[in-house]
Amino acid sequence: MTMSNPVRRRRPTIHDVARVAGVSRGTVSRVLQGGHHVSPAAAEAVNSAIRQTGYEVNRHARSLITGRSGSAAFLLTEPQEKFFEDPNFNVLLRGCTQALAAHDIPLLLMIAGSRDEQRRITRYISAGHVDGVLLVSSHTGNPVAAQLARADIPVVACGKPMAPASGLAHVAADDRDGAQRMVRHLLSLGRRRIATVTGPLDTPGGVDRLAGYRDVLTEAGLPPDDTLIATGDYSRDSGATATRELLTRRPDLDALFVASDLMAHGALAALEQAGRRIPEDVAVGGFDDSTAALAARPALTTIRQPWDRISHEMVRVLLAQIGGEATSAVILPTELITRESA
Amino acid sequence: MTMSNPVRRRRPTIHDVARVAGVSRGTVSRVLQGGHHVSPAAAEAVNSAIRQTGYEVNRHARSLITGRSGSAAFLLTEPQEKFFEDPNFNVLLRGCTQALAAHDIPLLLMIAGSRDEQRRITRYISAGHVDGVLLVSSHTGNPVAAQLARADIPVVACGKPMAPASGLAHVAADDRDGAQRMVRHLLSLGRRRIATVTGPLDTPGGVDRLAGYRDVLTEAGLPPDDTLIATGDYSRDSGATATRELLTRRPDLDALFVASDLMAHGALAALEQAGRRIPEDVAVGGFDDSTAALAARPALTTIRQPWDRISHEMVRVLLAQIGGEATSAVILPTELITRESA
DNA sequence: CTGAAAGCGCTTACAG
DNA sequence: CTGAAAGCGCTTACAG
Repeated sequence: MTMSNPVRRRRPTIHDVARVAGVSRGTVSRVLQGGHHVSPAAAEAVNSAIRQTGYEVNRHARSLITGRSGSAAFLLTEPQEKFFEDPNFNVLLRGCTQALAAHDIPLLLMIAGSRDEQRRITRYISAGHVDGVLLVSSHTGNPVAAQLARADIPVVACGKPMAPASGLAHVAADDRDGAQRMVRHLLSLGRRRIATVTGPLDTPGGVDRLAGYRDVLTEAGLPPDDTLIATGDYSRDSGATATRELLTRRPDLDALFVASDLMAHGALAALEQAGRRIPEDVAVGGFDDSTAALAARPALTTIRQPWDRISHEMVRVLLAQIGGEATSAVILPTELITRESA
Repeated sequence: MTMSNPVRRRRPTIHDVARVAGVSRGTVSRVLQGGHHVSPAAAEAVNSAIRQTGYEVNRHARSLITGRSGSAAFLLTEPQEKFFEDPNFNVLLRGCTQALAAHDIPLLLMIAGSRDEQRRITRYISAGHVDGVLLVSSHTGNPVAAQLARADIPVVACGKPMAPASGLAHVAADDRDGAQRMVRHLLSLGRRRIATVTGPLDTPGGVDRLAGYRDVLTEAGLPPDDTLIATGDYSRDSGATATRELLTRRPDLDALFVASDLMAHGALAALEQAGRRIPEDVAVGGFDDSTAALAARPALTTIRQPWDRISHEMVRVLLAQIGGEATSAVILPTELITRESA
């Protein structure tokens, strides 16, 4: 009953509730756990005592016994905090926070940019301070997932892992199918000299979107033509550079599929600078449907990634894994959003 | 020594460390607390045992005793998740996460959009589950800060509170001074019919930026003229609408100070639509230096809010408060960023 | 259904 | 400087 900190009132404990309800602490705890093996009368007395005292469980005490923290981490392992500047990131983070909040599970945000931070955070997580990890990293060769798996920490990644056989649970949009949709759309506009600016080809997203582009061209009987392909790194500038390169190689191109909206921004600038009208001379399609797509002039026709569903699925899969189920992969469909650029 | 969960290895405890080091658990704990009142030999033995066993403190056990959680919350109380879509938000969130990580304090992200969520989260926080709160909310009349204060939870707000006498600790950019800088810049360009699109006038930011605008005009001996003032709500559309209104009232305006970059985006579109060249006919200045400023065409001259410093100061003030210091307010200077629009 | 009791892993006066 | 011991608030077999 000591008040080590005189400023802060002592918070009611299970003991206070038990006294008010006229039952033992064990019974209070049982009610807290869901009310099994408790008589209706006792349960009612306890619930009323909880309301009366304003009792809220002390999670530290609970965690000490259960070995569960009751929290999850949102871990960003991105050397060049690129993804953090992506508007999609907000949607993803918000979605995960809310989906978890619905289960009364707080989300810890962690950023492991450097190798040093990765070591520190991996250690922290491996010590059992969180029950599971939502892993966000667009880069390949990231050791964090493997280390976490070794420590038996449930992990769900956002996006396909580079090593598909790793058994890492993940949730991703169907990149290949999305690219196919876009290129089919450009085709339906009557375009035949369709170029593409790809993402980095050491990422699954970059590879799959290029594959989708090729699929449709082949399907349409158009001969493969590498002069129509240039590679970017998802940055705005790289989109402009790659587009200028394409324009030099193929001044006759009449459509351009750019593997991200941000790069498409750069592409639009480069095309405009070269005097091309959009979409009259060159139809342009992006990928992501980020806020960059709406801000573009003209507004960008693009492929929507279902970020909202992605975040909810990530949480669902993570909770399942924490509950003991096996890891699983979820691939979600994308959607063509038609605006002005194509 | 029971293994309730056969999958997860038992993690080393302070007991294991004590055994390996050949000391008592009390001594291990003392080393963990900073090594005071411990002989060098004992400290060395303990540290070596910690390395050897891979020991990591169980924070739940520690928190149970200390009454401190060792974590902090980043609480967003925004009905229309507007701020969440603001690129500045990312910078702020990242800065806070990293500043806290430097003190080994994890950040819990919480979003209390509805009244219901606010109640739930206020209750959670008041129960002592976090040691302090970084509060982000641009809106007035938010009861959360007061409730948290009543529960003696340290709180630091981002931005000036609407009720300045509330005693709420806060960190903010100097809005009034920033607005002054911009209007002085427009003046230095030779402009004399300078209009403004304000932010919502029920927010301190909206009020202060308008005050700064007026300060400089008065200081320059220009007569006050309300036909040069229109009000927006920080959204892009409101920037366009307000600008069209100004253009109708004052077709002769030669400069425009817009109280946020996003609204400036809308203003740019409205001006262009009206056939005005920027900056030749109308010089345009924004506020924030968000990514929207760079994405604008022409690139936006604006006032940079020092988000990085803001986040670091928020954390510093919060930790001070947790450490028992009184609340304090920090106002940070802004900076004029000159680009193409003015 | 319910109470008494042990114990989770740690910190902290208290003696020595 | 250091060990033994109490206790933080909760959960969970164990009896009854």
